[in-house]
Amino acid sequence: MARPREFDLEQALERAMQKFWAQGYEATSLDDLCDATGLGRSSLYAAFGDKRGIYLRALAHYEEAAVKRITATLHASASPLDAIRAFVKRIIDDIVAGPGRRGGFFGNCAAELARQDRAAASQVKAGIERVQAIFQNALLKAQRAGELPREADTGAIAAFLVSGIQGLRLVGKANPERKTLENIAKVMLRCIEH
Amino acid sequence: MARPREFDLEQALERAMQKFWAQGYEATSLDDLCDATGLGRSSLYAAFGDKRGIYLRALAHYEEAAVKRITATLHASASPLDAIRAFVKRIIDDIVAGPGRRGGFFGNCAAELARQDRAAASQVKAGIERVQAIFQNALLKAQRAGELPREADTGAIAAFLVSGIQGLRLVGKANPERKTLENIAKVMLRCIEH
DNA sequence: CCTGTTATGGACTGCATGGTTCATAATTCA
DNA sequence: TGAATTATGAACCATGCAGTCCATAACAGG
Repeated sequence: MARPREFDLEQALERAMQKFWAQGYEATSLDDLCDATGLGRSSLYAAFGDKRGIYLRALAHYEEAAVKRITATLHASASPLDAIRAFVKRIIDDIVAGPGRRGGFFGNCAAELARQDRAAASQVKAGIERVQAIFQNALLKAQRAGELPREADTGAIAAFLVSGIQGLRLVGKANPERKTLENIAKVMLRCIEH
Repeated sequence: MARPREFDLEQALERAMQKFWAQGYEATSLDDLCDATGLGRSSLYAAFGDKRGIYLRALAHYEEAAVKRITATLHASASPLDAIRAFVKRIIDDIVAGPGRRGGFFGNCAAELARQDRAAASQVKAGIERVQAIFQNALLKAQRAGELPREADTGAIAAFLVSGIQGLRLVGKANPERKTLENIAKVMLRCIEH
């Protein structure tokens, strides 16, 4: 029973996330966030509390989007293992092309904040575990389809793939050469070859 | 023919590096650096130019120390492959114990700066390549000793190991649980098994 | 149409930051 | 011993920062 909010909260979160993703937490100022979202400080403050609040919400927003996207990608192909291979290939393409060079938001957050910010750390941890579970589901599906040996430790392989992708993205930041990245991916993906 | 410098440049660099390593570039203030080194701003400024100059020199300092340490570690055992396994195990121990949770300096730098700071990026790239070369040497030695198949692509495996270790360290920041890390390492090290 | 309530934008605040300056101390060479 | 030179530390500066405040605008319910 008063003046209603004039902006779309989700859209603002999406734009704030993009800025944080590209620049990191410390390097992104409130003015940056105002510019990115088109909102005033008061609106941001009223909606999210403070800068850290915006970041944490942006992180959650990313998690939802990432989970959705990865789930879809890993189910896109009939063969789960092919889907995983395509997923990794896509990451390399993004790094080489440029936009992927900002890394993943989880990885960036872990690198910058995780040691100091417990809330951020546990949120990243939870996010990583969800992604890991999606990978494991794909691996289990592959197992049922006979693509992967019965005795394969799908949990460990999933954890490894997620970790390996983090490494790939990190190396890609300093060295975005396709050859190097493909070499890494080649060895990495051996864990899902028969 | 004038007043000589009163402090040890290498020691100052080492201490500055430790601070940058633990906190990152942005989050480390000049006052932090003065505290850590015990020097005044003028001395730091005269010796290194500015904050970025200190960082870049600290990065180079780290590179030398890391190259020396890794070389020694990978030659510590009679079996190069055992040395690599021990190296990874050691990283996990460090993460679980706490100090390893700050990550590696190269990785941290890549995550924070590489996209924006070309000098930092190329320095990290060069450093990573040196480390990679050390790993490759160990792998070549293993090949000569018959521990590793002749047809193994030592360059690719070396690149993969370096990348994989970055991923391990990054995941360890958000989730320093031994079990998870050992699962990752287990799959990762399969690339050098029989 | 009026009243209570909330959203908004811009101005403002105090503080920490990176960088600079300068007077002084320490040292060398003549 | 004294002139020239350089290192040092403390004070200083402008800037950018996160966070706050307030006057005003926009709405809802009566």
